[in-house]
Amino acid sequence: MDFTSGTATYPAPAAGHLDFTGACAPSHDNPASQCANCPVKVRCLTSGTTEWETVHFARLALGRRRARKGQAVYRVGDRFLFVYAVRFGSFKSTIVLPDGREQVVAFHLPGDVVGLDATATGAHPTTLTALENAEICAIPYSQLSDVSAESRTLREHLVRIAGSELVRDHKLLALIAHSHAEERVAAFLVQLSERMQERGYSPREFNLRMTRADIGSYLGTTLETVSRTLSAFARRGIVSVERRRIQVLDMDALRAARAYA
Amino acid sequence: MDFTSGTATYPAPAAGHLDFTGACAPSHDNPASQCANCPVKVRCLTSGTTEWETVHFARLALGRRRARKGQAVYRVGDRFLFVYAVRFGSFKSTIVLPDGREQVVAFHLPGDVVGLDATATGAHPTTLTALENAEICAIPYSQLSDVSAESRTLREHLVRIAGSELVRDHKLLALIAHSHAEERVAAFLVQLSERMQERGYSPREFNLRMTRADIGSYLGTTLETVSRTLSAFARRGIVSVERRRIQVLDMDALRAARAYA
DNA sequence: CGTCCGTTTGAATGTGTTCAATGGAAGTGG
DNA sequence: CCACTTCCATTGAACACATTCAAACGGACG
Repeated sequence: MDFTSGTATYPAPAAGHLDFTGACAPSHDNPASQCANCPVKVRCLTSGTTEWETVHFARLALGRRRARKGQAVYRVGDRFLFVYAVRFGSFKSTIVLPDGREQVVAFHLPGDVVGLDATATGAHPTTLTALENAEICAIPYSQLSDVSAESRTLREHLVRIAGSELVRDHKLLALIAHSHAEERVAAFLVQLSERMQERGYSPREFNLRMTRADIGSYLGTTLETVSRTLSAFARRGIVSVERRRIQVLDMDALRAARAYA
Repeated sequence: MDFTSGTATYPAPAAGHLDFTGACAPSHDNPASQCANCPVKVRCLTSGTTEWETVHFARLALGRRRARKGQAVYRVGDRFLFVYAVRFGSFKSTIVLPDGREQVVAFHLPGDVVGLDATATGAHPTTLTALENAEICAIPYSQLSDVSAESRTLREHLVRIAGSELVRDHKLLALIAHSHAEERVAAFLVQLSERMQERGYSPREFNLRMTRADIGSYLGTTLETVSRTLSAFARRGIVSVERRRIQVLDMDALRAARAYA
C-alpha cells in the first residue's frame, strides 16, 4: 500500500499523482485529457481502446472525488449511478452482516474499477471506504453503457472487469474454505506484494493501510490470529513486521507458506 | 434440486422440459423458437428484452448440449468461446486447488447463466460438471457481444449477471468467514429452498443432487460435519433427512438457525 | 499531556477436523 | 438377474487449531 507517501523504491509512476492536495479540478474534467494524464490508465477502463474509441470515451462526464481516511464513497443501499476507478490511495469494500458487523470482501488499489456489483439490484450491496486519503474517478454507468454500444473493446472490458473480480473472489473463497490461518496470511501478503509490483512499487517492502481487524475479516479469522501469525513469520525470519510496515525477507518461504496460488 | 424426476409438488413449469430423452435437435436450433419455448427464459439472457431486441437475439447460433451425470461441459483452462445457460438439470462449478483437490464455488439451477468469469483471461477458470443428466444452452460470446451492441437491455443484463454472481459470492464469503458449521448448513438449505421456490418447485421438499462432500467443499467444511449437522437438525425436528431427500419441517427454525441473510 | 485506538501476547475453552470403522445404496459385469 | 464392487453417508473418539476473554503496551492525535 502506501500510495500517498513517497516510499516506493521501485520505478514508481510519475510522482504527480501522489499530490493529494494538488490543484486539479475536483469534478467534471474533460475525460480525454484527464485519462490521458492518469497514471493508472493502463489498468483502467480505457485500457486497450483505440484512439477512435477514446473519442467516444471522451463523451463521458467523469468526476473526481476525494475521500479522506475512513470516509465512505458509497454505502450499502445507495442508489447505483456511478462506477468508480481508484486514482490513488486504497479502499476496502465491506458488506454488513445481519448482526451489524462488517465483513471486508475486497481491498482496492490504484487502477481498480469498483462498483459493478451494484448492477445486480441498482443499489450498492457494499460500502466503499477509503483506507487513507485517496482520490477516485466517478463514471456515470448509463453513459458508460451508451458509449460501450459503440466499442466492442470497452463492452467486453466491462464484463471482463466483473469476471476478474469473480475469479479473485473464488480464489479467496478457496483460501478461506480450505486453509489454515498461516496459509491465509501468507497468501494475503504474497497477493499484496504482487499487486504492489504490478503498480511499480517494491514487492518486498510496503505499508499495510488496513488494520489487523480488516485483514482478519477479509481472511475469515480474528485480528489476534493475524497478529500472532505475523509475529510467527517474523520469528522465523520470513518477514519483518514493524507495526504496519512489512518487509519480506524470504519471498520463497512466504510463497511456500501459503501453499495456494 | 431434482429437476429430472417428476416430484415437483408446486406449480411446476410445463413438464415438457423434463423430457431428457426428448426429440429436440441437439444443436444449432433457431434461437427465436428455441428461446420462445424455453421454460426458463424468464431467468435467462432474453429476460426483459423487447420484441425488437429479440429479433437481434435471434441471430445467435445457439447450441444445445446434453451432459450426463458427472460429465464436464468445460474444464479449467479450456478456451472461452461460449457462455452457457442451464436448461434443465443442475451443475457445480469447481476450481482446482494447488494440491489437486477440488473446491466447489457454485451450484447452478435451470435458468442460471454460467461462464462469464472466463472473460477475465479468455480461458475458463472453473470446471462445470453436471450433477445429474442435464441440458445446457451454449451461446457464442463473440456473437453475444455483437448483438449486445444494439441492445442496451442485453448489454446491461450481461454485466448484471456477473454482478449478481459477485453479490452471491460475497454473501457466501461472509457466511464461511463468520459463522459456524450449523449456520452454514442452515443457510445452504434455506438458499436452496428459495431457489427451488423461484423455479416453481416446493420449497419444503427437494432432493440434493450433490454429495455431502460437495456441500462441505462449498461451505468450507468437511463432509462429516455436514452429515452431523443434518443429523442434528433432523434430531431437533427441523428437517427430515433421508439420504438425499430433504423435507423442511420447520422453516422458521431453519431460518433462525442460519442467522444470516 | 492525556486519552483512545490499534497491536501484541497469554491462557483456557470449544468447535471442527482427522482418522477410523460400519452400513447401505447404486451401478457394473458376469 | 444376481453377485460383486464401488461410492456415499453415518457415527464415534482423540486431537489440533483457532477463538474468546483478558491484560498490557505503544503510538497517534487532540
